[in-house]
Amino acid sequence: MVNVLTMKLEQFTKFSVAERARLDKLVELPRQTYAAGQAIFEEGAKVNSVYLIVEGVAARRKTLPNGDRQTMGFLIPGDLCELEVFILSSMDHDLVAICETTCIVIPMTIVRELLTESSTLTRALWWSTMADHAMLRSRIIDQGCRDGYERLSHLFYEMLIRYRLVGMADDDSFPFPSTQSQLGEATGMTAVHVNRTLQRLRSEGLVDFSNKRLFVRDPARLKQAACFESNYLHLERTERQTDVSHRAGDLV
Amino acid sequence: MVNVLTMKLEQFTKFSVAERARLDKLVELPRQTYAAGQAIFEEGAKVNSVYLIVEGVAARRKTLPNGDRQTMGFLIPGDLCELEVFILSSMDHDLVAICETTCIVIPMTIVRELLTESSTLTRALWWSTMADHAMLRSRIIDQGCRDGYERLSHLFYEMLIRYRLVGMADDDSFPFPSTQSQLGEATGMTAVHVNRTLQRLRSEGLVDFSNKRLFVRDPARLKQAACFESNYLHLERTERQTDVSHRAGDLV
DNA sequence: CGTTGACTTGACGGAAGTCAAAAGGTGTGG
DNA sequence: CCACACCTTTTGACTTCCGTCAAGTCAACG
Repeated sequence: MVNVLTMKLEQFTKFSVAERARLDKLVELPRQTYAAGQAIFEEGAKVNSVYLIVEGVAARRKTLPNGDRQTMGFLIPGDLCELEVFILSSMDHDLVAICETTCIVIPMTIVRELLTESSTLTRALWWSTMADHAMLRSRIIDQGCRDGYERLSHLFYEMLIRYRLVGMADDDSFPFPSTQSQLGEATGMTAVHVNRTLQRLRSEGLVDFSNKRLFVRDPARLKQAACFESNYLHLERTERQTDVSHRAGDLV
Repeated sequence: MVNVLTMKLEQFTKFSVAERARLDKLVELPRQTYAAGQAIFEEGAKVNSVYLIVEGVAARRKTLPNGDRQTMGFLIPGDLCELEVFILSSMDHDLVAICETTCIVIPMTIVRELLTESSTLTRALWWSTMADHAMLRSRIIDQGCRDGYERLSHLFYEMLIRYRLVGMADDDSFPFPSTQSQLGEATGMTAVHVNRTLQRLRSEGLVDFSNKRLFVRDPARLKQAACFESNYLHLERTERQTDVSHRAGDLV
């Protein structure tokens, strides 16, 4: 099995043979599998390891006292979670598997080693969390000044980009095993309205959401419908590549 | 002048005399002052220093192609910005002074020294960025499933907590030099609707927004109106304190 | 004292929520 | 293999929060 994390980080930087080997060795670590709907972490949990999703999809979700729920983002293969475990003492939200999901569990000690051994790795991991931030900011923009149609399109296009990054969307389709209500929780709309919006997106020939997969029929028009900005994720990087690696010289 | 950054970080951890001195020495660094409305950074800028706000208020703001604007958060004295400059090559949004604002400019070299010299400092700074993340997540929740009244209350209560942290809201009032439209940009509502909501909050005796200050008349009821969760910011920490410092032993 | 920008107020319309019920899938057990 | 329960998806009718437009007030400022 190819190490999906390595694949992702290499979009951002070039690793030495040793570093690459170090990363690839992570796949030998113990794994943990969660059933659909099962919580990986619950709010308030103390987390002692970093988790790397290798299969499936998980959602960061907050349940409010009144029962409302909001999904703050989806995690797909190649995503790390709770790197911040070093600092925060407990989770302020849940992490839930939305289909059968497998994680590699990376003990704190190993993460610590990675961080001290190689500054390239440190930067790559830091970049990964920064990209996560950028996604959060972008979601705020989304919900602040876009309507449901744009929000849903945006979510879909973002997922497309992210799946491409780990080589899982070469035919412009990818797994999306969530229900329409779950889509609603992620975009701040009701299931009913998600449904109507999906119908519109389908009738316009932009996407097809069926069989727990999303089929992007027209990436270019979807991107437009989403008001998607290239490079907002700091993910769609091509020319930027050189830029970053040169900057690397400045670092610790 | 007291170092407002030290004050803030000490809510989170205890520093040694040397570390404290190191932080306090930052106040000797050169300062930069921006007029109201002036951009501190613009989207696309390459940033080479970390900025510490010591006076005034700034807004992280994104302007969309269609002219819509969204404010993703306010920065107040004691807040650091662009710690992530180590990684990302350019800003994906603007940072704008909303009144006369003064920053201490901390060159990359100094930040690098701080990070290598002391792991306590490293953790404190990391914590600071994690708290920023928590705020972003909370704003997503806010906009996803709360109405305008709750969103505005939430913003106000959050600012109260943050100003208290730096000792600037001891009488439950603090500077808020923004217009009603700017409030709208931050909460995803129109200026007209902000206005009506402010009137409601005033008539209910929760807050008063005048003279470029916010007066919180009834913190407890405001917190309730905001559906505010204690500790969501990882800021309202009292008993947690010990918890974190003990965990500190585990770190690099 | 005219101009400008912020605040206030009212009338109207539309995007999206709510409620409710039918239609379509899926898994379980008899 | 059918029947049943259960959960999603779909559809329609109604409501409401909030945006839009527009006009009017007020204070600051040159």
